[in-house]
Amino acid sequence: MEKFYLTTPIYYPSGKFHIGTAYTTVLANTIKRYKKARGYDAYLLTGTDEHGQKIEQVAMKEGKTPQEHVDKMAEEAKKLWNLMEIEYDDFIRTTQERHETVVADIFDRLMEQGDIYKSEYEGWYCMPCETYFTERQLVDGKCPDCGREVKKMKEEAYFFNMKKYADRLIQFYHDNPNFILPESRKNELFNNFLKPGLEDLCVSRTSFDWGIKVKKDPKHVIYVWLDALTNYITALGYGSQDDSLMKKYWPADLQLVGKDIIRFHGIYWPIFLMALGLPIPKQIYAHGWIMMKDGKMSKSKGNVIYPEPLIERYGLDAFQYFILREMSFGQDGTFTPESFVERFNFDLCNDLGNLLNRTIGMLNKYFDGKVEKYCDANKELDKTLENYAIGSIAQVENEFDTYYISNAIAETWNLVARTNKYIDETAPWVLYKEEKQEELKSVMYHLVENLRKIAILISPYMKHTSNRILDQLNIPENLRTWDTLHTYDKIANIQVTKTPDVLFARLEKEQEIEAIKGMMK
RNA sequence: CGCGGGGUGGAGCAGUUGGCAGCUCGUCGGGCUCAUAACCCGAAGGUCGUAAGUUCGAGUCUUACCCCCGCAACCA
Repeated sequence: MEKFYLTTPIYYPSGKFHIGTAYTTVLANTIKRYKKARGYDAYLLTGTDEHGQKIEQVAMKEGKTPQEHVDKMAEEAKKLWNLMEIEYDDFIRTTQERHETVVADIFDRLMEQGDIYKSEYEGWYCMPCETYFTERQLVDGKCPDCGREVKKMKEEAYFFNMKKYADRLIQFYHDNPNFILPESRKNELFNNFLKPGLEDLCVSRTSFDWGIKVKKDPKHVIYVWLDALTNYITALGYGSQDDSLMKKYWPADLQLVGKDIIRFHGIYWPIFLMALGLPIPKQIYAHGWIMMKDGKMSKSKGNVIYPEPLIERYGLDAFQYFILREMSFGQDGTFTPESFVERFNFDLCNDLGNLLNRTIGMLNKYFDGKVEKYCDANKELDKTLENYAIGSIAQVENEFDTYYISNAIAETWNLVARTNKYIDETAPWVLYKEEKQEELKSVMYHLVENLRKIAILISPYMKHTSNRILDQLNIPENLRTWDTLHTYDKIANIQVTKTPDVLFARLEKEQEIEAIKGMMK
């Protein structure tokens, strides 16, 4: 079986995870389920990045030790992924021993290889915040956090010699034009960082304590990216006694990241891997952000939306449908209460839910809920519909394969709309009155068959709805798999439910918009 | 001359190798009655930010300019 190793970033648990974090994870989970459905041995890694000064500070504010804080946050993350039914295969925490010991070894080795050298880090330091800032980060020459004076300070630090690998990385970009998706992000990195010449990266600090100690110089703590990025291989047992997973799954087939951290994944990460003599991931995909009407989500604007209340009120499937549908490939998308409610009503209730409902209603009325076997008595109309479905499925697969998830969803809804249209074209109620049994049977068969296909097509991101459709139609287990999408005539002797269950109940628009607004903080 | 993204009918967006400008919502008109007042059809509505260029042909390529957003190296 072909493997597919997929990763999310490890999230920084300084605060509660918002809808953006959820989006990355939903996207990853959807791709994993799709790959699994297509017969891959798909392995999904997620986790938390638990070191650093900010964690130290947040913990202190809460009157906790950093360890207590991250323990709690890791639990909350798992709770959320549980609620969202994320099928991750491993959850790595950078405070786990399996990670820390290996990272310390890696640092050691890179130092011996001469890739890491000792020098001085210089920056603008805010004493009360105990934090360095770059010139750019300063606001009117003052600390961006507290607004107080900053001082230019130096401290001893270790640096990674990026320059040494810059040419190899440029060559790698050249040889692997699809390494970074979308292409615009690659150009951005290339023009901004590679072309002007890479600067060396600071990989240790002495100004705080919460991190992995440098073995040979323990007053230094290994600083962020060398610690964080390596999670993708330490989770597979790289550098440990048992590296069978590493052998099996590395290099990663797809690494999902937000556009904000593409630089670290597109430049430093491949260089670290080169230094370690390891293969570079096949693809890194930088997705956009979920924006709010008034721009970026931020607590100060009070426009932050969290996944839990949305899921609780509208269900997991609707939540996932919305965020995946609204985010175009690599682009930002917008969340508004209005668009959420509208998509819910139009797409889920009217188009999909109602299609199932009317189909079951007619089947019960005309044939006591029975579908016997395939037939195509309405020659032209049936064949046209069948061909449309076949084309649609191919298109959805193509969009999934290239990670254009929202296009895959849009195409699936085209099939929904086409199936609704087929009902009008064939007018089953007329066939019934005129007692055209064969034609009527054929219509019913095609409706059930298309619904079956639709249910399978949505299964990567709407598992519950998928099952509810298949259950109400009583589709046997062996006709619920992705490969059966390519058949049209296999349904035989099924009995659909007598008591159809509404998939999505229409929302009262104004009321729900208010409800969602109330969820924003 | 920093870099990237965006600027497409009233609103929100597609448009992945240049070939009659699409989708959803809204508006107007019609059809249907199986269905969650849902579904289907038709119409109005765009000089695809501006200007020029390449081409038989450009939303799609080139150049200049304008507006919005983000990034700008160690904050994840």
